[in-house]
Order: sequence, then C-alpha cells, then structure tokens
Amino acid sequence: MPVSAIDTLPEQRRPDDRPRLTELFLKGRGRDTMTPEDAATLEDSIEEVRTIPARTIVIRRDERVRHSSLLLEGVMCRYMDDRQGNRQIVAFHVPGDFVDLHGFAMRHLDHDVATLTPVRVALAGHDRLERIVASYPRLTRLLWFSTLLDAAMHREWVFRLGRLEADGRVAHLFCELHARLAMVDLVREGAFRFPVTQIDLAEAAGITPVHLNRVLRSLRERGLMTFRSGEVHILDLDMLTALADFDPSYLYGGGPTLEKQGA
Amino acid sequence: MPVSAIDTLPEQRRPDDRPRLTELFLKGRGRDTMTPEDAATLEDSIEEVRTIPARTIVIRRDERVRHSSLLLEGVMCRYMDDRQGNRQIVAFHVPGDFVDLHGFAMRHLDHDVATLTPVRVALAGHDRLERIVASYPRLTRLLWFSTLLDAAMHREWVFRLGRLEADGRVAHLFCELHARLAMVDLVREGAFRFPVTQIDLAEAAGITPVHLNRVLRSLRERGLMTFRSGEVHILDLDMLTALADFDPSYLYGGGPTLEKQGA
DNA sequence: CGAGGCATTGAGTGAGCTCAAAAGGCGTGG
DNA sequence: CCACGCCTTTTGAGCTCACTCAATGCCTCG
Repeated sequence: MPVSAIDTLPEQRRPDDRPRLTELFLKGRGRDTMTPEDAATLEDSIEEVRTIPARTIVIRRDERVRHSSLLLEGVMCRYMDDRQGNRQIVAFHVPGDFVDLHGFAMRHLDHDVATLTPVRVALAGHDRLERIVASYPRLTRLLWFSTLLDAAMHREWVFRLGRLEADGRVAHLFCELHARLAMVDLVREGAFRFPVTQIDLAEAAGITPVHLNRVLRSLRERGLMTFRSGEVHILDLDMLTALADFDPSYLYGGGPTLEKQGA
Repeated sequence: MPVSAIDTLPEQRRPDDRPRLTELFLKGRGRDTMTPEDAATLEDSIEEVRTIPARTIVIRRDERVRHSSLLLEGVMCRYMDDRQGNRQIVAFHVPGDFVDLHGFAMRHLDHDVATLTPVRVALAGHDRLERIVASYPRLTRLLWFSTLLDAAMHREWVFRLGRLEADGRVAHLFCELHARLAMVDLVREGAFRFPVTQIDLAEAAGITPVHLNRVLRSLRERGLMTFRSGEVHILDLDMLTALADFDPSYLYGGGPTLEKQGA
C-alpha cells in the first residue's frame, strides 16, 4: 500500500538546532557515555532534515544507499515480502532509532524501509560517517552498538515468533514498544500513540489481521491493554509481561557498559 | 541438555599457522577486499585456539565477555529459553562465523552461546579488537559488517517464522545452511554434514520435534532432500528454494560493496 | 544387556486459518 | 453537504495445520 516516490520536503537547518537533532539517539542506552565532542561530531554528520508523508517507501532493497536516517518523529518500519506478496514486518522504528544505519556498513539493504506515519528524519551522510569511523573510535563503537541493538531486537522477534502463541506475540510486541517508547519519554501513564493499522500489527506478529483483531479483543476483555485509533493503553503491565514472557534486558537499558554479573 | 563448564583444551599456537586461523572469515563476502595488512592485523587479534566438546554452554547471557570466538570447525548455536524452559535457537554458526563478535561492542550478551558438535574456536581478545577500531577503520568496517550479516540472517529468520509454514521453514533453514556452507567450501555435490538432532532443528524452526520429523519425511518423500545421522543431501535445490521462498541475497555473497542496482 | 536419548508413527485436539459478510471511518468529488 | 467508495475493523462458520499424548523402535554407550 505504501506509494513509492520519496516526497521529501527538505527543511532549512538552523544553526541553533545543532545539538537537538541527535539528542534522542541511544537515549537511555548509554548516550550519556558520549563525550560532548562525540555528540557534536555525530550532530555534524547530519546533512539534512526531511519530512516524509505516511505510507511512503523510503528505501527499496538492493538500492545503493548513501546516507542513513535517524528518526526524529513518527513511526517507520522495515519489511520483506514473499513471492505471493505477503508482507513480514521485521522491525518497527520509533524516534531516536537510527533506522538504516546498517546501510552504512552494508552499502545496500536486504529489505525495504517505509514510513507508517508522517515522519521527520535526520540524514547522516555516509562520507561523514566514514570520517567518524576513521577518527572517533569511541563514537564508532557506539554507532556499531546501536546497530547491534537492532540485531538484539531481531533475535527477540525470532523468539516471539518461534515460541509464543498469538496472544503472547501481540503482548510481546506491545511490551517492547512500551519499553522503547518509555526510553525516549513518549509514554504517559501507560499510554502512547502508535498510529498503525491492525494489518501492520498482524504483519509484524506473523498472524492474520482477522486473528489479530480477535487477540486484541481478548486482551481488551481481559483488561490487559487496549488499542484503538492508534492509541495504546497498557492497563496491566505485569500480566502483559507475563503473557509475553517479556524481559526487557535485551533492550540494553543503560547501554553496553552496564554489567549484570561479574566474571 | 548442554552441560555447563567450559572444558577447554587450549592449544599451542605455532607461528607457522599465523595466516591460517582467520582465513574463512567473510570468505565469499568481501574478505578479498581485505588488505594483507588488515588480514595480518586480524590474525594478530587471535590470542588462543580452543577445542570445546559438543553440547557445552560457552557463554551465558548477561555474562561479561572479554573475547570473541571465531568458529574454525564444528557447529555452534545461540539460543534463548522462555520461562517454561522451551528453547528457541536464534542462530546456527558454521566455520568462518565470528559467533559472538557482537559481544565486543555490547559487553554482555542477551542470549546463551553453546556448541552443538565438538568445535575449534579462535579467540580474539577485546583489547586487541579495541586497537583495531582505534587504528584500522577499513577492517573495523568489515568487522562491523560481519555482525550486520548476522542481523540480516536474524531478519530472514523472522521472515521464515512469521510467513512460512512448517515445510517452508525447514526448507528455508536448509537452503540457508546449504548456501552458507557452500561459501566456506563445505558442500560436496549438494551434500554436507550438519550433525545436530531433530530436536535442535525443531527449536530453530519454531515447531515441535514430532512435527519436524513429519516434515522431514515429507521432504524426503517428495525427493527434495534428506537428513539422516547428521548428513544433509539436497536433492532438488530448485524445488526446495521455491518451497522456502528462498533468496540468498541477504547473505551478501560478494560482500558489502557488491552493488545490485544503480542509484 | 540395560538405560537413556533420539527418531518415528498413530490418533485425537485445538489454535489459527480461510471465506464471507457487514459495519464503521474518512476523504473526495459531485 | 451529501454520497460514494475504499480501507479498516469486527464478527461468524467451517476447515486445516500443527499440537499433544502415547507407544514403539533404534542406536549408542556404559
């Protein structure tokens, strides 16, 4: 359903918003270990800010990419289609996520990237990232780490799809979104906006839209959560967590350096 | 079932096997873009070679890690257990894979790592990798890329579990293994060794061992492939590929620089 | 030779699917 | 402003794939 064409509305970058654009990057995951110089360097890698409409394909698989997108506002996703056109969403992205940073090291992607809502993204040029890798090892490791966070989420999705039943999958999905959005301060009293369709959720949970609808009804009737017109209300996080077998530690709250045990 | 305890048998490193240990790393995926100096530097990061028995847990989740393992021989896996003890394998590893290189940038892992067969691994110290990041940007990007390859495989597993039915999942798994093992020259006339149990395969495919067994029978009866006593024979790769909706491009044969299309 | 793990097969059950239909929401054009 | 159309959401009915439970055979190893 996403129409192609990158209808971009380039914005003017004002000098005074310099330290602003990347402020959500790795927030709650070790951003604070970044030196002011690292932060400024990262900020300098942003060449442009774009506004993109909802339901737009931003990058097609196999396409050569020359910049990476830091999501500032809105929701994006990455997905793959099978031969019959059935879609599997492999990642949701929320503000603060470097959506396609892996495109820097991979040169081209193995999946499509699209917006689900209208978004604002900050574009980091790969030539500038190249300079970071050449001269800022600590920042380089943080960028690397952030792509590994995505990999950790992928693993958790594998777990979700491999081991959980439909209600657990949906619960897990919302537990993850709740935790991730909370880290960038987008949750208010257990509620957050996530304006996607039930079809999108079904394509991420690996179930049919019809069954997803039934699962949502069940979760609502059990008093665990509601999803209505893009608004999520978590009513019983403990029960939802238990149903999802959810353990947020894969999100690396605190960042890479936070140790759990000795040895 | 894997017993804990790292029963390691440290080997003596002979000076003459210097250029040998890392020779499978990124083979078929841009290893050739590595300069001799890069290759030597990588080789120098290896501190030790270990032999580890089958069914041994090598790294437990949350454990602080100080070196990363390049698999030389054998099969390893990464997995996560749910609260009831059901296991989901999230990755298989074959020779040439840097099994837990992500542990370098993450400091601790969100899953366990175990051997499935007896293995030989080369251990790269994180302090030496740190020096690579500080001084060898091109090699750093290749290391980064190799962790992103794992992420790409994770995504494909998400697709497999989210969109395929049991026979497709199993077919996909074997298509991937076939392609990956072929890259490191471990396939002979469509046959390769993969000495794991049907239980392991089931834990990777997200189905029960009983059903996996039925699927294997079906694939065998349809003349697509056989799996017997750790030996895989691909009999009809085209049909298997079609059944699996398999497209090997996510394995980045040729490496990061190989472009597919312009723009 | 016995024990334990793995592989295999059967029978019955159930979660999630397909097919189908209808209601609600929203934007566009007459 | 209303009507239409399209997409999304919702619900029902029947079916199927994969599950559970169970039993048996096989193979390896002590």
